[in-house]
Amino acid sequence: MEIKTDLYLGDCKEVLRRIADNSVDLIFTSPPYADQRKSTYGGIHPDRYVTWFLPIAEELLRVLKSSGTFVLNIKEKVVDGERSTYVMELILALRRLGWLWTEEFIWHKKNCYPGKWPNRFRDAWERLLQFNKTRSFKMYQEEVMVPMGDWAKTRLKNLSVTDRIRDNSRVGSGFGKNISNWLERDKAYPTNVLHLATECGNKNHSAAFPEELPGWFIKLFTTKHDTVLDPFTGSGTTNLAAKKLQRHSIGIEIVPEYYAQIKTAIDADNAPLFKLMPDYAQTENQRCLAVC
Amino acid sequence: MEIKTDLYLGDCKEVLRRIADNSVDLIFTSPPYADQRKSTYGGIHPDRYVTWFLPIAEELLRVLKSSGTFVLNIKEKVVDGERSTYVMELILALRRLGWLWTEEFIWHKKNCYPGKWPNRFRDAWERLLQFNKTRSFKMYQEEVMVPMGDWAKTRLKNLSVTDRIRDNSRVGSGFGKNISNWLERDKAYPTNVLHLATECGNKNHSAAFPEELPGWFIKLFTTKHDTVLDPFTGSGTTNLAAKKLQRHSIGIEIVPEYYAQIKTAIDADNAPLFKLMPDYAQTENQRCLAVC
DNA sequence: GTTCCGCATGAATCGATAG
DNA sequence: ACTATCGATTCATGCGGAA
Repeated sequence: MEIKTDLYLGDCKEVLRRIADNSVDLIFTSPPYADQRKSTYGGIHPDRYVTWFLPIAEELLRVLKSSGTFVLNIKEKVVDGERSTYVMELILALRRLGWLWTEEFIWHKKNCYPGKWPNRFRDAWERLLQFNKTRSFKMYQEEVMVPMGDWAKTRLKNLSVTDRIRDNSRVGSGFGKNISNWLERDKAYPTNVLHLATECGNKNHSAAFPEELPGWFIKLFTTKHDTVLDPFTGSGTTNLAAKKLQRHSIGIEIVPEYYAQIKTAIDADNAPLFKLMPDYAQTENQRCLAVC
Repeated sequence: MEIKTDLYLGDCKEVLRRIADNSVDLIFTSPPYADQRKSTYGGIHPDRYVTWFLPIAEELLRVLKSSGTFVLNIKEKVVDGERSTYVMELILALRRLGWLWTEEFIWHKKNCYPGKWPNRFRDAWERLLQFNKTRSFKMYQEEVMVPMGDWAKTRLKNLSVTDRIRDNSRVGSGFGKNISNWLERDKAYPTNVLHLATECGNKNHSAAFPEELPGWFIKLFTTKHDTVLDPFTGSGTTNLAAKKLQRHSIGIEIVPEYYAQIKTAIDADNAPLFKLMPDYAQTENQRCLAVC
């Protein structure tokens, strides 16, 4: 079956009207964050952010299936030494609109932006707000399970260096066999904290988030041939992830240049079977090897 | 100089009145979370949580120095399939009261509460909301610096194997010293995500948080002989951490049994010089050894 | 084919400077 | 006084080229 990736150029508030009621299984999006600089592209002033977003949220509520899920990636900026409160207000407003605020996942960024300030540390996390239309939404937890194996690998990695040397010196002591035992272990369910890196050195045009992020939620909340929607698709990361996971997807982008780039990227990605996305296990392994 | 640990039995709203204006350098507390079951101790109904907390917050605003910091450890519960919104509403209400919402730290719990639900993963994080009276609060960032991320990957690898084996043979002497040298040389400032275990090996009966948690903020926002306040001190973890770090502290607890236990614990802890708290670097190592 | 090293690159934030 | 722009600060990651 052919995977459809429908890309629209335009303001999502308008374009969304063309999408049928109850036709989308997952909405994953990262809207432009509030910004007090008006000149920036998409820079919505914090004071008007909720007002700006609500009509869009209303359309999203309409097009999502009752069993579907809406995941909103957002983080408030610092304004005049304080965190803005527009995300708090947005959550409250969305609930008044009828959305259920089911959960808040944390994206713990492994490589956050550097910098030093006298009153603040580097910001290393973003919100992933999960909203639903009903309490009986679909969730395929097994699809994002983490093998216990990387747990064991990490533990191995964190044996003190002296321990490892000691064990290495016992040639054929059975140490290796122990490792493989660990690796064969059962899988575990993840938590509501995702530990991923931001995409940094990619030659591709910069994306706001790595493909693993929408990929994780696509695997968790949809099955093959379901439909994923990103109303602020930007560099098209959500659509690319959906395509690689064999989900239909819809992407809406207001900037013509971005829209053209997405089209190119999607067309170029015509060998999904050979470019399978790395699964969460591999990613976790990389984390533990690097961090611990 | 003698470290004072003042413990009060009573309702903090009342007891706080006895504390002088502008006399506290850091407030760290984890109030009873909202709970729709009235029967539970301290169970405040979510709908009345803000109303209940505001008078206390007003007293806290009064007793805190203008250069001081208020850190609130809190996490909203799930009620009827949704995250409660009382924390969002509390943030907005505290700002109306005059508090500045400076930052939100994340406590990423490595070993979170086990369990499995069809519609939800395990909750592995809590909020640490930082509030201030002014924008010029004191912050001692160097006190909580962490070893740089690549210390294990790069620096250990650069040592020749013979070096490592030689050092290994000198049990506990040379090798350990080398390691601590590296740790002290290349440190980086941490981020706003704290990666701590919930209660790693602490023989203490259940506390809401590990001693490292208040310890981290005490080191970050106070110096020796400053005063730390916990109006809901519970098992006294904040006061114990303060004492070990040689800060004066005030603890208020409404339940007589808890109050008695804290008194005992504080009195038993009379050898602070021999029970120094591990610094963050060691903690990180312990975390990896214990958890991963 | 590996491993290793160098380097550009970030949904950042502050404070100073300029309009 | 208030807003817009700019330079300085900082560090994990992954890419590309080299050994």
